[in-house]
Amino acid sequence: MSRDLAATRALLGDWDAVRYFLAVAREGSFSRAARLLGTDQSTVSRRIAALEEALGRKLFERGPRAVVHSSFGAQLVEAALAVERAMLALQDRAHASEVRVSGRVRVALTEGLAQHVVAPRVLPPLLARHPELAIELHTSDAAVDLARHETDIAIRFFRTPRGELVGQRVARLERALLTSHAAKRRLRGVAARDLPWIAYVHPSFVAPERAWLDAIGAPRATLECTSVETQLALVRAGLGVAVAPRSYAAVMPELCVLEVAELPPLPPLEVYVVTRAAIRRVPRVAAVYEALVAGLRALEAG
Amino acid sequence: MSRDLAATRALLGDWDAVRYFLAVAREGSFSRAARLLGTDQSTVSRRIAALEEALGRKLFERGPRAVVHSSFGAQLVEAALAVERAMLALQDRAHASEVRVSGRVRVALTEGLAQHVVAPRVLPPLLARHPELAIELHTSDAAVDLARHETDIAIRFFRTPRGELVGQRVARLERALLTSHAAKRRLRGVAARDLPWIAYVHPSFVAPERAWLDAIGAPRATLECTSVETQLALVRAGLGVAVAPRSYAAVMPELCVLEVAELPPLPPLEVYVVTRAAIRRVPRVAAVYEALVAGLRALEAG
DNA sequence: CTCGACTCATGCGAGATTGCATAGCACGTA
DNA sequence: TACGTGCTATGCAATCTCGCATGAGTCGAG
Repeated sequence: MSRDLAATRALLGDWDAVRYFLAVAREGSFSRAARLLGTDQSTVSRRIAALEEALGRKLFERGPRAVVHSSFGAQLVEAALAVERAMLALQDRAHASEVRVSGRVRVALTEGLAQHVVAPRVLPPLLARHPELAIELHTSDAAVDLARHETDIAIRFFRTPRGELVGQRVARLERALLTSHAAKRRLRGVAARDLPWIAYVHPSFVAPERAWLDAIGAPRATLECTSVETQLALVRAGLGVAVAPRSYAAVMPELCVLEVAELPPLPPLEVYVVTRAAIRRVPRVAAVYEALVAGLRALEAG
Repeated sequence: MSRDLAATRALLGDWDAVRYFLAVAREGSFSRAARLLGTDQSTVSRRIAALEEALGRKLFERGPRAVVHSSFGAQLVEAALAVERAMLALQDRAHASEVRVSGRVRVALTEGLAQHVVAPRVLPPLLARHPELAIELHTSDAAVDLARHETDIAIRFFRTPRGELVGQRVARLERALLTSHAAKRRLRGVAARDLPWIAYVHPSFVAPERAWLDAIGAPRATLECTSVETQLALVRAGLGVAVAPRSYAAVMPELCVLEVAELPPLPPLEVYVVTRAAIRRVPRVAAVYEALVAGLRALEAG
């Protein structure tokens, strides 16, 4: 009796429990959920246990490798997601009336853009004008979820589907063959298919450059890596040639363009800046957004 | 900087804060909100302060008599209500798969029905069959909000608008003139308009009985009260005659029916049992609902 | 004016919650 | 088989939060 009385109170009485439930449901493990929530696994374990106690039923089946929702838990996921959506909307609403350019803005982008464009060119003037901004650059390779508020602004290389996201193309970067100065001298006159290619391969999909290399008949395995930064490091070390935006040669002095005649056209790299419509006009976000757009547009110019 | 970093985390990081915010927004005072939340005023004060700190703006203007949302707070109320709706839906979802007739069921009803019908007739057999039920009888005069989950089942005297509520009429109680045995002897032969009427007046609207009394030309101020219980107590004390369900004479031995010829017909009292559709089939609720329906139907019969 | 009723803010001690460290367990690999 | 890695559950100490009690303030009635 008192257990069930506690039940209703516990659910109504601790809305935060839903956040824990959802994190575990998403991550499939107390430990990973704890990392996501920025807390300890023991806390997650105890709070889920408390929630189960309150509901009188198990939400997750504990396995040695992961936890999985019980059928009961599965029924609640959808409703919990609805709570989260309402919560995120509330958060947007809270930010909507901010007036000062102050506070945290998270930007998701690649290592290359972060190190060679945003850090040296965009941030100094932006922070000078708005010293209360706190910029977080997230260069994780994992796709960050803009819609789920995992970041505020994203720089992407693909067109964004319309919806609650807004954005624009800020640059169409012509690609060229980049190499080191030493290698350039060494490789003068070598046929395209015989160049020591250093290719970037994406872990999950085939990058357009790879298709282009196939088209010109370049062999598969010269040097391949899954990180653009490593790719350029290999190039800087004089180990070969890579397909990359031509303007990288301008921002990285160790690199230069290798001109090779009669090659099929390289598709340009399109750069998009994207954010959520709900926060696009928040001063804090707008300032960063516009600085990014301007900085990346300049990249295209030269 | 760290303040605004804390900001986002605090809102996303403590969903329970919304519950406090909403309670204060509804009640217009930290103290009343604390009573609503079943906690202390100091806790509400501190948690609202923490939330404001996190958001970097004041949510409420503190006045000596009450607090009132700032314009910022007002903007958030709607979004917070959406969170609450999602939360209530989640709760329904959690109860939907209960299988045992066990736990708390709240019933909102009048004092009269609670004392003279539900307590003596409905609950004994119900609790005998389902000993794990925990029934809460709420006899507050204030209208309880079924839709906001303030109660599980309500017994009302008016038809319920369709929507998320379901219910049925369980009795149409013929009304009669009730009085005490002593008064009955004394009042034999007195004309209707000259009887010592004891009227029930609702604080906010005109009860149908009052209109009927006007129709027969009864004077306004004999004895009036705002509680049916008090009204019947006055009748039991031999102070007069009241319009009440005829069957009350059967359940209260001190009362008897005073037959007076040639009176306009009294509108019957219609009794409805109402609950929310989402919990109607939850075993715990269904058991109580059906017991109430049966018990109140029997009231009509005799 | 003075009092009483009511509000919110805050100091303080009890108690609940947290994070760390550990134990126990299952699985895949050498 | 033995080991390493990942997981969850739990004991324990430090910390944080809560509720009580109090103080300061405002409003309205007598």
